[in-house]
Amino acid sequence: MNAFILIGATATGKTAVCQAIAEQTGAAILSTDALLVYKGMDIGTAKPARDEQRRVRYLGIDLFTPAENSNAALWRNAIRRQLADAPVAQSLIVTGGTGLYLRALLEPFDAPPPDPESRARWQTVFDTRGLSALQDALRQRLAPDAFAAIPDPKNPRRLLRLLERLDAGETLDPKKSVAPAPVVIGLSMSRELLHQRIAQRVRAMIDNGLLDEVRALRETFSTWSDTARAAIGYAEIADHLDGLLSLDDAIERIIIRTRQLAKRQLTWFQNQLRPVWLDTTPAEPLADLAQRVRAAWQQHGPARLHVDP
RNA sequence: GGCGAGGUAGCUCAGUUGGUAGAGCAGCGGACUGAAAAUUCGCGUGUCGUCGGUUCGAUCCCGACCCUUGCCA
Repeated sequence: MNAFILIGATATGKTAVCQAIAEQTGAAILSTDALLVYKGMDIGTAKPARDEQRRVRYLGIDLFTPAENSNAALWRNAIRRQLADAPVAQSLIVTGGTGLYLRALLEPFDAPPPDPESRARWQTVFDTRGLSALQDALRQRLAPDAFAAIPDPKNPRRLLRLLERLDAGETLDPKKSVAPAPVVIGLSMSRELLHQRIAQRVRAMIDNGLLDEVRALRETFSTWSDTARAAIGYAEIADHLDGLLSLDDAIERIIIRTRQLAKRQLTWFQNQLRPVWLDTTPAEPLADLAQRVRAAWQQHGPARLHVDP
C-alpha cells in the first residue's frame, strides 16, 4: 500500500498541514507517534482535536490506556489490524515524530518481539556487573565482524535488546539488507523559531488545561505504564501535583525536554531518511504550506508501506 | 549608614599556595529495527565586576569604586 509521508520535528506544524490536506482530499491520516497512542492523553501530546478527528479518519491514535505499556511492535500490530478491519479507501497520509515507528512501516520488521524474562535477566547482569559484562556476553555470541559492527556499543539498552534477540534465536547478520529509503518530505523551521514555538505551545497547553487533564487521568488510572509515565509534560505535571516541582519549574522542564526531543528528531530524520525539506515559518499561511506539501508529494510520488496483511 | 558574604561559561557554582580556569545543567553535534517523547556517545562556548597598585607575570595579593545579598540600624 502506498502513502504520502510528511515528517518533521515536534511543533513544526505537521499535524495542521496534514489535517488541512486530508480535509481537502478525503485522505486518511496514519499517525507515527509513540505517545498519540494513549487514550486521554490529549492536550500534552497535541493530539488532533475531537472535531478534527470527526472530519478526518485517523489511524494509530488512542490505541492503549495510560496503564498499558506500548512499543513499536504492539503499535505496528495495531496498525495492521486497523488497516485489515477497515481498509483505507482514499489516499493515505503518514505523519508523526517517531522515526522508529515510521521505519516499522517502511521496512520489514520481523525481529523477535521483546521478551520480558530475557530482558530482566540481562538487566540484572548489567545492574550487578556493568556495561562490560554485556559487551563480553555479546563478544562471546557474535562473530568478530558482527560484534565490531554493533552500533552505539556503549548503550546498555541497545546491548540488552541485542542479547534479547540472540536469546530468541535470531542470528544477527550485519550485512542484512534493508529496503532503500523512499523519498520523504520534511517540514523544517529555523532553530530559533522552532524554540520560540515550542515555548509558546507548552504555555498554551498549560492554559488549555493540562493540569486538569493529568489530575483526571491520575484518578482514573492509579498506576501508569513506564512508557505513558515518561511522556513529556505528563511526568513534569505529575511531579508538580506531587509537590516535587513548582509550576514554573515544571513548565521550564517541559520546554527543555521538548527542545531536546526536537533536536533528536531532526538528527534522526536528517541522517536516517535524508528528506526533502520544505522550510517554513509560523507566519506562513496554512493554505500556502499545504499547497507546497501537496506539490512536493506530487513531484516525488508516494512511498510504499510494508504493512500489507 | 555600619558589619559580614559574594561578583568566574547562557544558569548554578568549584578552583587557581600568583604562570589567563572546570563541573553539573542548558546548548551544539552524533548514534539508532519492538522502552524511541526512550536510551546513548562526543564537544567548553570565558574581558574570572571596574579602575588603579605591587610583581617578570594578577582571575588570585593590596586599595578604591560599582553591583548583589544577609544581619544590625
